[in-house]
Amino acid sequence: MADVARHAGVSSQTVSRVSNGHSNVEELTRQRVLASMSELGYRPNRAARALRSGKFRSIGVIMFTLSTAGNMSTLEAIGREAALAGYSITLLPVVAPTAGDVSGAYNRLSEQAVDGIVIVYESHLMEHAAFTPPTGMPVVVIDSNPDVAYPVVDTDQQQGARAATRHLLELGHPTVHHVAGPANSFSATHRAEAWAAELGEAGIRVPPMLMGDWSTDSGYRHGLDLAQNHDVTAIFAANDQMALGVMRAFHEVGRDIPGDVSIVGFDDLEESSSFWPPLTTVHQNFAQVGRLAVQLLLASIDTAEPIARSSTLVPTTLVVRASTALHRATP
Amino acid sequence: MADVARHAGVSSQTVSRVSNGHSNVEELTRQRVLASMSELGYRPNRAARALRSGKFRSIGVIMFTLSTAGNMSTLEAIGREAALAGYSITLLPVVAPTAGDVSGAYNRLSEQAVDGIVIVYESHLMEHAAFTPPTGMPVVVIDSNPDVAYPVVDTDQQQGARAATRHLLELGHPTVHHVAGPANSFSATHRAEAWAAELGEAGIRVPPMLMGDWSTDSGYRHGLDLAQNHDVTAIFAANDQMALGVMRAFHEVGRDIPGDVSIVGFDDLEESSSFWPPLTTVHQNFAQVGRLAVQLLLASIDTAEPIARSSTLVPTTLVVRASTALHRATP
DNA sequence: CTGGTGCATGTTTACGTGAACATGCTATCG
DNA sequence: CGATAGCATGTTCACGTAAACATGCACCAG
Repeated sequence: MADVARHAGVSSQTVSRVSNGHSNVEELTRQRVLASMSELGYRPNRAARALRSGKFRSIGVIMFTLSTAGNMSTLEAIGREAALAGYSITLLPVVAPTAGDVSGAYNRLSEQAVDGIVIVYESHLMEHAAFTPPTGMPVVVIDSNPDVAYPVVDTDQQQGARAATRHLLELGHPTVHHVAGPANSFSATHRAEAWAAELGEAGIRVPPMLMGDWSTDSGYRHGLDLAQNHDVTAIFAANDQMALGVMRAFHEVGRDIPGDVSIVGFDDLEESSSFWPPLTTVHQNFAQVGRLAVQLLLASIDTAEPIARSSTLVPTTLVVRASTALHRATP
Repeated sequence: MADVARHAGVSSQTVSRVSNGHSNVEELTRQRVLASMSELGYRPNRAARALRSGKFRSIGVIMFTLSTAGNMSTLEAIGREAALAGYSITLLPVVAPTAGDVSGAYNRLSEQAVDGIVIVYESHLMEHAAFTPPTGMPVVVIDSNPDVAYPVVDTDQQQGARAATRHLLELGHPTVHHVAGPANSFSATHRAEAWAAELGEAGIRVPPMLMGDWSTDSGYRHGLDLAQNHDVTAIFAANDQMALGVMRAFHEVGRDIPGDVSIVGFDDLEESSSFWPPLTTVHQNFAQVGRLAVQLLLASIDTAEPIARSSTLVPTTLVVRASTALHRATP
């Protein structure tokens, strides 16, 4: 900066003013400074800026894994929204979801150069992590667990799961079977609860729940079991990948979808509309979730006020495709 | 830091030494300082550290989009490898792939607090971006275009596409049709070239190529065309999503896979093994690509020496599943 | 017993920036 | 015509850290 100032024949403070777009600089001087800047290839030093201002213009994101479609879409939305406000994203993937590792990640993150943190919880494991973000550091959580000490934004899991279940009941199916996500996931738990509640309210006995781990393989394994039982005519899988696995199992044993069995997923992956048959599923608005989380966070960063503990639920949409059909009473 | 020093009755320099794990501090003093640190809730200030040391311990990643499975896996691998070395990832997603936007992203990135940059090119668009990374800033590119001024790491597209094509020829198919990726993608171009070359070397006339845009929908549209033509018995799609779209089209018109037509994809998504039928595809080792890129980058950061212009190709593996079968001569 | 050696610790300083305050010039008004 | 306001620009300083150098003490060899 000093070099630029010397080169342009001004003080370094004037260079700073030009660099930050302050108004009280004469146009001629501004031009001269800008010329010197580009001639000398001047780049403002982020570290010094951050040190002086106390702001890094970056948002930290902590996620268990990037390899689920939902997390990816969320991350993209977070990044987009942050970019609009001139913030970048600092990413700290937690490699192995062990308690020790998580707290390690947290600790590292808490020292990171970020102005705020978005945490995408995915399981109860995160709860027990010894995480103490620096005092005054804004935090927003994307998760289904309302018992968090921070504001929460999430998809309305209950509403989505109820819509899926109701759709199948309305097609005349006597009951709906559920392939759930893992026990340590709040989303999975909420979806399963809503499924059971919807059945209960319709006066239907709740069939035993099958628990998977979100993977297509786990869906496939449970699908093979379900396909044995010819009383099964409607299945709600807690995500599209497991729904895909279930469909594969039914294909293999030669039972027709949706002729013999109707299947609904959850997520609405880009591919889901091209599965065979195209999958009826619950569309999650990941973009909206990410956007809201960042907006909440940025508001808190700007005002320097702590965010009120709140819970925002983003509604889902049921997308009806070809994997569900009216129940055909078997003779 | 001064507070900690006062509280522990030492100088701030000693606190700094403890904080950085230097060896020449007496054990007793170290304990005292550590106690004071945790009592006062001391957190080292990254900005000041970066300002003093000139290192941010962060790697910048620039990507067009996060929403392709490949980019996501690559990003995850980059993050993992960086984390092992104590580096975090600063992400700058390019929202809209317009020329203006790209250069904006670049410029912003070049001012970011990063020690090095990994660029994941995805199309020719990136070429024209006016990108001048700060002098001395290490850059590694993940792309198929060797004409870049930086070291390049990528999947061996040619080898993979040749393996896919050869596999179909070895099954006895008279020729192989190709649903390619978009023209502005180097990977797509290389895959298409390799497909044509493999056919050419086998003395087979190269059928017209169908160009998609990576999406399942584009695969579906081309699939509907291909399904009309009963001479088509083998299709190589440039990615799994388009392969999925093609399969959907063939299902819809009632042509059997792999009985009537064999299909091969490229990528090996997690879901591909559960498609119906499970998809034969070319497995890309995204993790290895990301890992190598980071290793190259970190080596350059550590030694402060520019990276030699180089080109590293990571081999693929053909995963044979149920979507391909021996050619059945139609009577 | 003395000069030197090695180690723990303290003191000084600079990294690049921008807020706060200071300066000096010009325009305006009573 | 002089006082004063307003604006462009300059000067000083502190943000938190760690390298470089300085100090002081204990121990050891000659």
